[in-house]
Amino acid sequence: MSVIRLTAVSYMVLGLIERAGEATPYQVKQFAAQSVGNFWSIQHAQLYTESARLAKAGLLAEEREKGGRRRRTYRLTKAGRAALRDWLAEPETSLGELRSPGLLQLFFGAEKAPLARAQLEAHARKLAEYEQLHEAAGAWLPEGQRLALEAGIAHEREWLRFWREVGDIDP
Amino acid sequence: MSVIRLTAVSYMVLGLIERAGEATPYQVKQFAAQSVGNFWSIQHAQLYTESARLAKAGLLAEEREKGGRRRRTYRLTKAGRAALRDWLAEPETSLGELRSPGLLQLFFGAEKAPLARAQLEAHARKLAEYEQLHEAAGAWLPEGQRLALEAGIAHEREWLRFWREVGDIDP
DNA sequence: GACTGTACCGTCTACTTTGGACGGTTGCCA
DNA sequence: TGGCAACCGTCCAAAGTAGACGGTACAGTC
Repeated sequence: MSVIRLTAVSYMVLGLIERAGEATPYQVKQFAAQSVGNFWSIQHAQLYTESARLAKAGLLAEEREKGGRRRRTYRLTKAGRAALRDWLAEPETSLGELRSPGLLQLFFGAEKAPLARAQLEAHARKLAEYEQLHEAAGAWLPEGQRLALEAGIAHEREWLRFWREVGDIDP
Repeated sequence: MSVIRLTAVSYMVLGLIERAGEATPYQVKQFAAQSVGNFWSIQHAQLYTESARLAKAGLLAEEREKGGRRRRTYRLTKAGRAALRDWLAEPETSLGELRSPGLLQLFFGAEKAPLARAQLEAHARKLAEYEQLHEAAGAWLPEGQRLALEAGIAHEREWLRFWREVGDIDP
């Protein structure tokens, strides 16, 4: 029941477990991988430690299998639900960072054409993946989730535009 | 002279010191803050440890003041220059992540209007800063650096579009 | 029923990165 | 000369990353 600092990762875990009702870290990993992980990825190992940390702080209730894999299943406590609600009620004013490895190379003077080609291909692949997801699931996704996906699509399109211009490649 | 893994931060330090000719970690911090730090920030403490690490690996040469602040000044070694060149010659195919705290809240169902307002304000401020920088210095920036700045501007504009739509706020 | 391949699942270690406190140095102005 | 503000480096605890490692479960095979 110690007091801990809650990070973005903490809220991701809380949020995903709330959506699922209950989940093991392994399941959280899978939920994340197909959704929020697209714009904020987590290492699987961290989900185990983070869940344990949240449980210790009283935000998650833990139940452990007796035999076999000894899986731990977590669900939100009242305090956990409150922490999540409080966070959602306080709009973030901080911004993310682009942190694009390719942009870093461009910054430091890498040759434009090959870099642009490499980045274009990767971004095109990512965009296709997003668009497919949007087409397949867009309609029944919770609104926030759908909007987040649309943000991802918009930024991928922007990257395509950018790298095409850098590489002087026609659309 | 040990072998180490080179990360994006390593290349940022190498790249910035190469530009400067020679620099103390403190100076690297300042160069970074006005340029590459806008899309890939580093903690000042890390610049000291990273520089030391690169020196130990033989990629930087270190010279230390005798008295006073005992500043360490670094410059690239031949090996350092080679490492930087090799990295630049191999176009990155990996992508960055959006990692926007606001988007995370949206994903988990935060109320749209207040969130959009908060994010809009922050992004507008950032965009203004970039545009001012671009106007003031754009013409004499090295090309890669200028393009990186333009990428930043484009993405900020995209964020504005996005949050305006989310919050149903007119342009 | 033992055997094997594959997917599933949790833990561990070493290292990097973060956030921020802390404390000393230096130049400037009163 | 004395004090203040800016400058500068180091340290620590905690969070996060990368990936190896090893065990469990289940399906199909002989």
